[in-house]
Amino acid sequence: MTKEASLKFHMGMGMLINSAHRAMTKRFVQNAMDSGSDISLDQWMVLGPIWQLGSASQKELGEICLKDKTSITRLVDALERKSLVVRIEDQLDHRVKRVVLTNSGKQLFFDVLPIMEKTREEVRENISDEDIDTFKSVLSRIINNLGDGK
Amino acid sequence: MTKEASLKFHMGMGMLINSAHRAMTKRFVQNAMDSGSDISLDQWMVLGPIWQLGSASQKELGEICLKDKTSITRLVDALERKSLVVRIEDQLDHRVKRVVLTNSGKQLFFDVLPIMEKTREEVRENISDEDIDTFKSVLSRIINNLGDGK
DNA sequence: CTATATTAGTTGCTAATGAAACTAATATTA
DNA sequence: TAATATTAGTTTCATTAGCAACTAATATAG
Repeated sequence: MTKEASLKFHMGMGMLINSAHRAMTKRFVQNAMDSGSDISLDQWMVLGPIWQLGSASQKELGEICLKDKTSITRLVDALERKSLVVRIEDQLDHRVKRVVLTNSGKQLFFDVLPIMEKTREEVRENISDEDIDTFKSVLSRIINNLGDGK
Repeated sequence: MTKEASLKFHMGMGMLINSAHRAMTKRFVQNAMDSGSDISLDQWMVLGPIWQLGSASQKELGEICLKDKTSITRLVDALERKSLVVRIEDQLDHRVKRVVLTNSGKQLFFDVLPIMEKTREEVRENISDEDIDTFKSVLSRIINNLGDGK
């Protein structure tokens, strides 16, 4: 392998994905903070499905968020510490814990929705819908090629 | 915002990027491990430019790898612990530390190169070069829109 | 019905990240 | 040249992630 080919690799996809992801996360957290909400992107991504579904088991959250159960445990821990959600033991299957939003969880959800939209627009500036579609389709195919990485 | 719109968001880019990145990282580390090399993707991404350049200051590594200086310090720490690199104080500017590969660093570099190539092929399966180009261009534009997130 | 397997979730360990405060060396400028 | 600012890198503290080993509860097989 030539040094040039190596350079090409190093400027490759992995690094770009890493960097883009970091930048998006940082911007979202910053925007939320600027408008007075203290929440990480991962915490937000868990909150949404709970709101949608009314309640969700941790397993369900893992499937929806493409995260492993350990990560979900800890995200729910963090959300519970902030009093945004509570765990409720499932009455039918005592292994299962259903996670539900508290009132302040619902409040925060609605506060942060417009922040999310704002961040999304900042991310997509100068990028056509068509390119975004291709982009998402490539991501899905990568995940498909490799398994979801959970 | 409707629940459907929310779902759309939650299946959005952020999560896909996150998941794809995690899957790629995991596959690379797994492939390396399977062939007997113990190295993380981030460590590898630092190693490459050092090999290319012969030696590199930590600042240079940060610029090339799009990582902040703290991360570089710690990655170089890890590589030094594994005896893959050494830090050498720059003779002209004593603030600067130049990082160079040891012999086992070079050895590992050449051992892992084909693993990288293999992983890259696995990632790109069923994805046309054209889509990859669009994909990378979207990533670059996102990074550009937001700053590099370092 | 009892032994075994599976499932949901948690915990301990290790690695990576980011911000801010810090040290030592070099550059600037008055 | 002396005082100040900037730069390269490190350290500290807090957060986050993944893997593997673990617990408790349910489901399955004999």
